[in-house]
Amino acid sequence: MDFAAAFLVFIASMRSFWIWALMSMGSPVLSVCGLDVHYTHGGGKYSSAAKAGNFRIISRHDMELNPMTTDSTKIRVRFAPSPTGYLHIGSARAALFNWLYARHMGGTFLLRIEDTDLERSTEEATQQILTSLDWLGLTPDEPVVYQRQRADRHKEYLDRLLTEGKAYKCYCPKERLEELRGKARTDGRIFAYNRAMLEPGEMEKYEAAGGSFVIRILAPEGETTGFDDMVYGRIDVENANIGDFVIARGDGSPLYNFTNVVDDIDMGITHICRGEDHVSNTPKQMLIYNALGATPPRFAHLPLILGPDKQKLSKRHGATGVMEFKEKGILPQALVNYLSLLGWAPPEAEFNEIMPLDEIVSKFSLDRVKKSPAVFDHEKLQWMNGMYIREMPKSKIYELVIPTLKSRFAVNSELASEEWLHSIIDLAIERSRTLSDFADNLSYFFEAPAEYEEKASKKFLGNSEQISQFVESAGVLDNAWAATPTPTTGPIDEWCGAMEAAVRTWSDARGYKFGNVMQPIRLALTGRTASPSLFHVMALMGREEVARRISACATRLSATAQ
RNA sequence: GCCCGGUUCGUCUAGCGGUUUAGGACAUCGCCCUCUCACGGCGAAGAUCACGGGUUCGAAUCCCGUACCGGGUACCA
Repeated sequence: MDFAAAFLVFIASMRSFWIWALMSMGSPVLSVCGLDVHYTHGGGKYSSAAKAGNFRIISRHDMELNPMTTDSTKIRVRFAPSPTGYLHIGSARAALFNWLYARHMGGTFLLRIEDTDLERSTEEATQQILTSLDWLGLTPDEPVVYQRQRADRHKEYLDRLLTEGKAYKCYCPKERLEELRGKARTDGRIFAYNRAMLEPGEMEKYEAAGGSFVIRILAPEGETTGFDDMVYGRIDVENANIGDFVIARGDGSPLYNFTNVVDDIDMGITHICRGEDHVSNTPKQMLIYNALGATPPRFAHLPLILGPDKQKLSKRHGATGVMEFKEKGILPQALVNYLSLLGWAPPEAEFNEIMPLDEIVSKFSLDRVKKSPAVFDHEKLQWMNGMYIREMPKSKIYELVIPTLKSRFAVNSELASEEWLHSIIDLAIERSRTLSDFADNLSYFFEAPAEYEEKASKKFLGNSEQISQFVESAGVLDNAWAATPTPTTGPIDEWCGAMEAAVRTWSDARGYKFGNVMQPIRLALTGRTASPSLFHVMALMGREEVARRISACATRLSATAQ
């Protein structure tokens, strides 16, 4: 090994390293890196490297906030569902991202119901969508637009394209179309119809025969149509791969791509944010904007939401309708927070995932949206929901939970005062991740245990010795209770402490482990091995009921014990 | 088939050519707290950054190819 030569190679390799090191030392040489450096007066966010001076590196991430290129007051976005079913969680996220973008930019959020497909659209679905959005808090800033009511405008624009020769009536029969389609496929080409595909005079022949026709837009030949997607970047498609697609049926009823564009133009939409499944529709729509001489909006496509098997999220993955989440006891704030983090994340490397809405709004930006699809994780939603429950004012929790208890159990209003209900709910707050968990966690307050967890009853009350110990502990408990009655008002912590001390003194004297004394009692009162602090449970259950359950348990288990 | 995309721990993600032995969160496991569970606290494990080339002194980061996955390919939206 020649060390001198090796050393020279090392020095040479370090040359560029020193150039890099020099460049990182100060902004005056930033331009050497080939970065665009712009001078601004303030506003927007600055990259940390340029923050100190008045220089600002324009990167993909802060383009949108550049006050010189965007007039934020003019932003208008819309959510445009078709009312063919309930509001899907994926659509809800699209609605949310539109709403967030509008709020962030100080713009306007609109809702348009695309009900032109008379066969599939229903009034019921429309109402469902409206209530779902309302529940999520995504209410539009202007009256809802119903596409069906805009037929006159669609016709107007259609006629204009026809008279200007930018669209034409196509009499080509379906069979001929199929033939062409089949040929393209065997040739290994995409099928994109273009009337020049027909033999000379063929169209005239079909027209003379008086067949039905459709209206197709004319895709200028030899050109490329594309757009700059705010999420995916530049997407270009050759017109030859788009073809003269149908924009209206023969009876004049317009199709999706056409109505969509016409309505967006009339509504003054500046940014379209929708699912990734619309990417391939976008060049078609660009063609329509161009034909109509309208300035197209900016597009931002959102990656899809998948199920655990990485397939598009659907019914068989469990809940997909927004209202199903409500029924399962998910809070809208939690769902919104969770959804906002599917495919988007704020700029900080480490951030608190539990974010109040206004924080999400202030941090939100479309160009931080990811390109790849995300798997919907019910576990994480549940965790987040639990966090929201624990942060919520108690009065609000009572308001939401009491109806669920009343619907599930026979809640006798004489025995179960509001105050009592509040107290038992308090015990379940940190043990519940959804609103429906409360009823599960508190069921034993309403129904005496029908059975006892088998494994635990064998372990703690499996023989006569254990049972007699249990009965004895119950006696100690009842005596202590007689000596210190449960306070009828105010906090019960002190009472719990006194009761615990009494039981502990006894179990210590007998050399029993406290836990082994408490578990049988827990089993007797709740039927389970897990519950809130037992003395709190007893205080709220009442001395008589506690005694009743203990003796019922002892009786039943001694029958089976050895 | 063809067109258009995507690919970082099991999952959601950070990452914008050197500060990365790839950071955080959920889930998992362990410890502490403790009458059990939960909450909370502490900690562990978990990603050869899909693969193969290239550019560069230096690549998870830029370019090309391959594989796999997805979307689209309608007189649906």
